Formats: sequence, C-alpha cells, structure tokens
Amino acid sequence: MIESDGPVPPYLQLVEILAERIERGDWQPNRPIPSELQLVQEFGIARGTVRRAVAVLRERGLVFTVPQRGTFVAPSSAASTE
Amino acid sequence: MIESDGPVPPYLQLVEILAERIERGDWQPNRPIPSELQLVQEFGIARGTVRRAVAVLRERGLVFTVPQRGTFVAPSSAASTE
DNA sequence: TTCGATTTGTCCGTATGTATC
DNA sequence: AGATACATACGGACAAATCGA
Repeated sequence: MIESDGPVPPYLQLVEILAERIERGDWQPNRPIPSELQLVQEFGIARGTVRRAVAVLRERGLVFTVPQRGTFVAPSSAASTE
Repeated sequence: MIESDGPVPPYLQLVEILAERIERGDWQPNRPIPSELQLVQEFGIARGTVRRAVAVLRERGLVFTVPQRGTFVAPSSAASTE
C-alpha cells in the first residue's frame, strides 16, 4: 500500500489514500475516521506519519479533530448520499 | 438519541437535552428531575455520564441536588410560577 | 424497630482516543 | 517507537441517607 522508499513521502501517500476515501464517501460527514492506531496497523507505518497525514487533511478542510474524541469527516466533505 | 461516537461527548449531548426540557417547563421548579437510574435507562448511557451531565446543569444553576433525595429544578429556571 | 426500596456519593478497574514528549 | 498524560465512557460495587410499610 504505502511505499516507504519511493519518491513520495509516506505521509503524502496516506493523505491521498484517505482523501480519496473521504471524497468517495466511504466515511460519512460527522462520522469518525479510523483511529490513529487503526491506521497505524492498517498501513504498517508509524503513528507520527499518520498524525502528519491527518494534519494535512485538516488543513485541507476535509476533516476536523476534537481533542480526546477523535477525527471526523467534515460536514461538507462528501457527496450527498441522501 | 445519544450518539456515542460523534464529535460531541455524550454527557454534553445530555446536558443540552435536559436543559431544553427544563427551559421548556417539562419539569417544574422545585420538582425532581428523573433519577440518575431513570436517565441511565432512558438514554442507554452509563451512570457516570449522567452524573457528569447533571453536574454541568448544577454549575449552570439550572438544578440543585439534595443527597439521598434527588435533583430538583432550580426555582428560577422556568417561566410558569405562581 | 426492622426491613426493603430508592437515590445520591464514592471508588475501583478497563477501554478508547488524542496530546505530548 | 515507546511512554506518559488527559479526557471520556462503561461497568461494577459498596456506602450513606431517606422514606414507607
């Protein structure tokens, strides 16, 4: 999944993967994305890498993080399923 | 009713629900609100969560608690009085 | 008085998540 | 990569006080 020795930094690869999932609607608005630990296990990367990727998603406005609660898909980040 | 994995902590969701009921006059001043156990059963959450929510209502001055008696709507929390 | 039911008060341990170092 | 801290939530257990039968 994530290429550790390629030209693209792992955290940026993860950004693209997660962004695609969000835009595809895999996770609904105001619903939590997988926890940092789950992403660490799924992609076999370090937690710091996950956090860096999530920070980018946050800057892009795709997600928002509530301390001690989790990271959630931004309300305006997905196509309407309704 | 209460979303356990949403951005807003369950105890804060309960605060808003109970505050609305009080301000709407569902429970009269100096009358007891449902017991902790009843709220636990109604909302399907843990007692600790209920207690935390009630503590917030107490801080807001909406209710007052008498040990071993119950929690009551504060005298100045509703409109209809005689 | 004794008993049981009710209600708040308190403490324990476990789990999850993010925050920080 | 690991350790610690903090906030939240759950479940259980017990105490203390109140009330009524």
